[in-house]
Amino acid sequence: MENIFLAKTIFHVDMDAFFVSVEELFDPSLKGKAVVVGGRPNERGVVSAASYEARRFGVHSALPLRTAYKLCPQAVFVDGHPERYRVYSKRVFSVLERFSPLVEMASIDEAYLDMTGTERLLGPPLKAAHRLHEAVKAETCLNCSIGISTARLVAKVASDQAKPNGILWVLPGQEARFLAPLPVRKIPGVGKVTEKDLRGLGIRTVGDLARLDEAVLGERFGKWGLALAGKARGRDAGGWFDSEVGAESDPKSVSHEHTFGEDTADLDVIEPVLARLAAMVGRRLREYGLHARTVQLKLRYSDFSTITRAQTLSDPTQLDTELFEQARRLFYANWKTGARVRLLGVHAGSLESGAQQMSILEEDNSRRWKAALEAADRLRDKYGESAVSLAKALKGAFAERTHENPAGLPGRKRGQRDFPEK
DNA sequence: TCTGGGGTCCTAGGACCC
DNA sequence: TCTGGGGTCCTAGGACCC
Repeated sequence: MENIFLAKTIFHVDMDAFFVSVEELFDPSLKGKAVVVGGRPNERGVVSAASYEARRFGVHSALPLRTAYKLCPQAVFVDGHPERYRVYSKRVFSVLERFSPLVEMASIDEAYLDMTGTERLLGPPLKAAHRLHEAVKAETCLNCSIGISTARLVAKVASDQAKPNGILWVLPGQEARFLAPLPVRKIPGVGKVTEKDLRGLGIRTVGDLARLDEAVLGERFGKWGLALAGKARGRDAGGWFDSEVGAESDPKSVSHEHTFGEDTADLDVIEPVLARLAAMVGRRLREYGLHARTVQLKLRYSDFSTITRAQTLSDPTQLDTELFEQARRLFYANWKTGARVRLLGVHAGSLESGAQQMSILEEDNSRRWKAALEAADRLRDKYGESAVSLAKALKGAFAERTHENPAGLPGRKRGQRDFPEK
């Protein structure tokens, strides 16, 4: 499609075993051992990251911790430290942004750089990549791998092939040839299910995929099939991979969820968790300056069956109290009464940035709440999460609601569990 | 094996409107 | 009274990624 002289140079930088490597910086005795980050071996939960030593025993991310323990009982199991990873992610970013003005952190441990036009300053791609690699190592003590190509997707696959601690440049024009022998699973976006579907069609490698008629793929797999056809030929066809490196965009949703240590049907356990989740979502919305038009509840039972139930609001909100009210209503409207719950989630979607119109009375009320909650956020920043009791804040909210009763939500007496029907 | 938490994107059906 | 068609919004679920 594009002229080779106009082709871009994209780097994909991927940190090697990022969480494990950061933990090793804090505890050097972990070095060289089988390390599993994610929690204790008897906890509910999955592996966040595994050291290369642990991977040799078949341990990998997303594996249940209990299974990881069975596969590799001698491994050291450590809790994850998200704050540490964020700090190191920022350090990596501050190195990267010296190499290009167009840097995009695609996740906490990987980034794309548009290196087009940096040759005069930094030299040809491989040389620039080596410098970048050394700079990251020198300033963070962490290893990374770098993939270089004309397209984001190919750069990403290349960095994966370069691991660990390597650099791989796919020469312009060689994209399809580089991808062809790889299993389809290597294409980002092709998971277990798509892999199986493709296998049913006799397709195992990216080359098999590329030989297939684009129209056939489009018919069989819809929009995604067309993108897939492009990907197999080394093009950033459709979707996210098409966007410019460094293009910022607002978050599309904000959510928090919690899996109980033990399944529960106890409302004195369930309600506070729902309140906490709603408050966490509200807080993030206020940080982003966004309002949610839809509130969604997620409910998972002991047998792992999971439902989601959503409600669209007439007035988008960023207030803990309203988020909680909606989530609570959805819970009582859909919970199989008495059934034990494994997980609860609160999700805010259809996010809007502008201020919404309200009646003067509502506006006044809502402004007071907003100010109060922002003050609470600041307190939490200063003194930690426990400084402001959420339960108290919410109790206050209900007292006020009951008093003014704008939403018609009845005050709940102790022990009264019935929820009003719509 | 007994399955986290935070996201993005896509599909499909139904309601509703013109 | 045998049954159009397009567009948009809403909801539920699922694949996938790190």
